[in-house]
Amino acid sequence: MEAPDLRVYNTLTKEKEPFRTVDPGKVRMYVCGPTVYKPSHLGHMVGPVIFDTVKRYLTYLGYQVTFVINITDIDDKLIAEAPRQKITVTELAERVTKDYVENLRMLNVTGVDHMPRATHHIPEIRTMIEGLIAKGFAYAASGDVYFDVTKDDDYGKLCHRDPAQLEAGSRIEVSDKKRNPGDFALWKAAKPGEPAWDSPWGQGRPGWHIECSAMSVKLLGQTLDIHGGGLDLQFPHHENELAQSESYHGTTFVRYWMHNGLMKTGAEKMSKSKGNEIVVSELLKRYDPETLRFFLLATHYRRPIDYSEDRLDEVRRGLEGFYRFFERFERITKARFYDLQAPSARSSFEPGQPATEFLVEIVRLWEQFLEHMDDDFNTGGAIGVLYELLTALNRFADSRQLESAAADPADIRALQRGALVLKELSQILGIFHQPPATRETVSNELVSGLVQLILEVRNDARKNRNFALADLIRKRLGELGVSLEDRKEDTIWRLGGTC
RNA sequence: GGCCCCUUCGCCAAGCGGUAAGGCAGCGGAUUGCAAAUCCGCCAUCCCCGGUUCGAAUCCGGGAGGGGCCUCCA
Repeated sequence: MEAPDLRVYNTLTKEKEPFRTVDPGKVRMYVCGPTVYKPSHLGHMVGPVIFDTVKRYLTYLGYQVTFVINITDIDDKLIAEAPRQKITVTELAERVTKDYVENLRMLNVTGVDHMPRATHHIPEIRTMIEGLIAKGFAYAASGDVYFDVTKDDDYGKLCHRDPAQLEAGSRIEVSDKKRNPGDFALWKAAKPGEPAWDSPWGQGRPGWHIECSAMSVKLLGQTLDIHGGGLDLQFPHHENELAQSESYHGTTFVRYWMHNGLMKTGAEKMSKSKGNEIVVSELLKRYDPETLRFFLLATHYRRPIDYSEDRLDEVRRGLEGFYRFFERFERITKARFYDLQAPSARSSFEPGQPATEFLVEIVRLWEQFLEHMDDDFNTGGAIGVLYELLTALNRFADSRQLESAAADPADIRALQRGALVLKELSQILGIFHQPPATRETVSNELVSGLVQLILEVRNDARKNRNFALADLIRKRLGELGVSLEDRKEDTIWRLGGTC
């Protein structure tokens, strides 16, 4: 199968291109993960959430996707950080990796198939370096091995700069071991006490970029369909990966280079070295993971995202409308929205016969959503459609009075079909798969019973037009975090206020 | 200094040559005992100046402002 309408922006060509994979029906996707020396901040979640969504959409279209995120667990940063925490480099890497994996799990990033570690692939890395030396692209220099950028005639094609530009005004560390200032390390000699592996060039460790080249070919093959990562990795990391891999294999390394925009705090990029990072595990104590995922997907992936708590609160308020609809849906159909089984592959949704105005509208929105996704994974536009879908569903429930006892069963079935579409599309974005923790219903029977009791008292008061008492009860319940909605036949209540 | 990118309603945001999605906030209405929730309606001509075009937020040139990379970074 192929997806005739999907177009993907490629950093290499700076254009949106029709999506065609190496093997029809299969997608090999590699995304650069973190160097594990500090707990993840929000910026680290952008790529995983985006590419998890990319995988979900491609899978929805019928592709079989293999998704790899690597872990760089050996690097100067780890070597510097471990002693500060009085632990080994290995312990540090494990601790931080665990934090990262847990954050991904929370954000419902479920599509990762492999998470290879650099230190588990030293032999593969060594082999590749030896090959690069043999082919004349790299050279050993007193324990180090460098890639010679002058031997790669298209070096700079990914970041769209020629090597001369890269050198001009550069602050590249001067090293008399390098033949050219732009040469980068494939292998670094170990200083005493540093973690080290044997190699033909002596004890040492891999350079920063080589592990991605070695691990991606091992797990996915010589040519990747998609290689993703943050925009800040475009140079030097991806440029160097590209140079190594193509020089070594002599084949195209990547068909589509996808770079996500960076998270900003105020005016500046969020980064570990700037110390302005928002640690994910901390943020998750105050916000539902779904709020974070929705926040990340609300902006197109290639644009920068400004972090602020006001913004998260706003996203949360937007989400509330969906949550309230899910409760309404349950009241009407006696079925939980979260239990709906929507098609996980692209369905062919038809309004059916007779085609009601409502279902025709649903089909229209369903198509619009997919058009947005086809346009370089435009999740922001797609979310806009989700809101329109929400309004359409509520409008239908209102106009057909679906909450009254006299509701037409055919109308209820139509609502269920509409909700099923919302479910189908939500799955593509990886949202609404379970109720957010903060909205979980009260499991304590005593509390529910007491609230029910007080509501009966209050409704009695209302019948007797004792509104002062009724309003007092509502006010006091509100202060306890219980908000009320008086409806025709009954009063419903929920935790979490009216936000 | 060099190379990229961005600038759309109070805030967030889609838009990729055909006459400005959506959300939040706000205002008005329906509904309600009053609220809440929901629905309906109102709410921008797209940083500035030129140009191309029958037609531009969308293309080209110049200017202003912001950001990224050139050094570890998702």
